[in-house]
Amino acid sequence: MPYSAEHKRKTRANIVEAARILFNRHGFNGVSIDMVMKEAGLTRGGFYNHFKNKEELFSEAVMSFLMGRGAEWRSEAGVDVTNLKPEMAHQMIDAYLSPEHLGDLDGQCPMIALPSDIARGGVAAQKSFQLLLEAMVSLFQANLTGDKEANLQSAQAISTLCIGGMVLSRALPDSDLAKQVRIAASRSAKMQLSAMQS
Amino acid sequence: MPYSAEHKRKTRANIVEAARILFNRHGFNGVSIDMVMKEAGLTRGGFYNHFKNKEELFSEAVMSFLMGRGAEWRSEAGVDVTNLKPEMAHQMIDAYLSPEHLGDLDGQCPMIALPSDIARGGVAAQKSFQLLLEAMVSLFQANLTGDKEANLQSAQAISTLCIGGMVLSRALPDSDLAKQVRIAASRSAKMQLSAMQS
DNA sequence: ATCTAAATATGATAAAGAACATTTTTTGAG
DNA sequence: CTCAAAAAATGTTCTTTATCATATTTAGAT
Repeated sequence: MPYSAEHKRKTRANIVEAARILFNRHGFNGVSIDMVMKEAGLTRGGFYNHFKNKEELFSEAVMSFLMGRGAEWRSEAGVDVTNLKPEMAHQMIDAYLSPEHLGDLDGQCPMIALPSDIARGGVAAQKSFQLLLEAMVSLFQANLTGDKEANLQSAQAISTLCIGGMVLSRALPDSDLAKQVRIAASRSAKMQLSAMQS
Repeated sequence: MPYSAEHKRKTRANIVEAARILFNRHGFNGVSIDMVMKEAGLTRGGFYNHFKNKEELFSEAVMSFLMGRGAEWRSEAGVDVTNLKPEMAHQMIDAYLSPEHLGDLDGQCPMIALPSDIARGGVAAQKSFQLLLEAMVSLFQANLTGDKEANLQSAQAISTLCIGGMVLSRALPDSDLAKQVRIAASRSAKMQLSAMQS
């Protein structure tokens, strides 16, 4: 029995990571199996040993952000899930709506890069999207001090401002307006925040 | 000289309208020239008599929403640009984030359906996007009573909540969560509103 | 060392699509 | 009624792509 199970797992993970980056940049239809496999240092033949089809890969690539690149992202932003602090929500908003995040086409959150692709895609990708959104909402929710139900609503609104602000910023031609929108979203999100942290 | 200029204008407008609907549903890459022309009751040959290429059509299709389907949409929502009333902003928020709008795949606002396609597309489509966004922001801004600069920021935040809420709702699998997000976005937008209308 | 099953590479197919060249149809001017 | 130019239809090319079938390579168990 050649190739350890370990090896297969690693190869598969490499394919998913290559796919995540390429999908982030070019969208579902802008990426071919050939591109993904080449990026992973393989050829297209082996793809179907790992995945049923392109949609399954897409769904996994989106989901992989949560524990992969997204975890790095959180720690860079100073977000520690095991040690909640009131100022963490502020930091998350600033980092999510930052120019650095806007410029990071490869490493950005897939909720910014791919919402249209996911809306038109299969239900598997939509479930991956839901995982990411719920993780984000939970982080904000954990940093609010009101009652749980009200916190959930506020956390959802704050998440909407963060993601929405970035989505709009991306769709605008490079200009002041794109920056203005991120600032307006950030300010509004922080107002929501302080309204619930008093 | 056959075919009146009038006739050409109309044909062109028909192509753009067919394209708007198809792009809304399937995205830039999901639509072929053949599909568009067939939907318009024509064949693919004549396309290049009207447009330089597919990107030009895309940009025009996005822009066409403003004065076309979008104008109908505004009047259905009870929004009269020539007769501003304080309650109009409320109506817009409710209509934009409504389940009806969510279900209207053909007639929806392209800012909801196509932000990812536009972000990856050429600058022409991004300029069309900017037109739509600025129109929306202006409508909200005109219904606020603070100073102009603060109104602009609030109007941008409210627009972000409306568009962002719908984008997220679309990307989620059919579920309560999609509805919750729209409600949270609506509530937050109205809070912003009343904070500026006092 | 050898064998074997898993992993990967190569080859092939069939379909779709953007762009354009050429032919056919249409209609208003004379 | 005729004709010419604009518009639309048809034909064609070249490329890309998802998927699968077959061949080759790999490495661990014997």
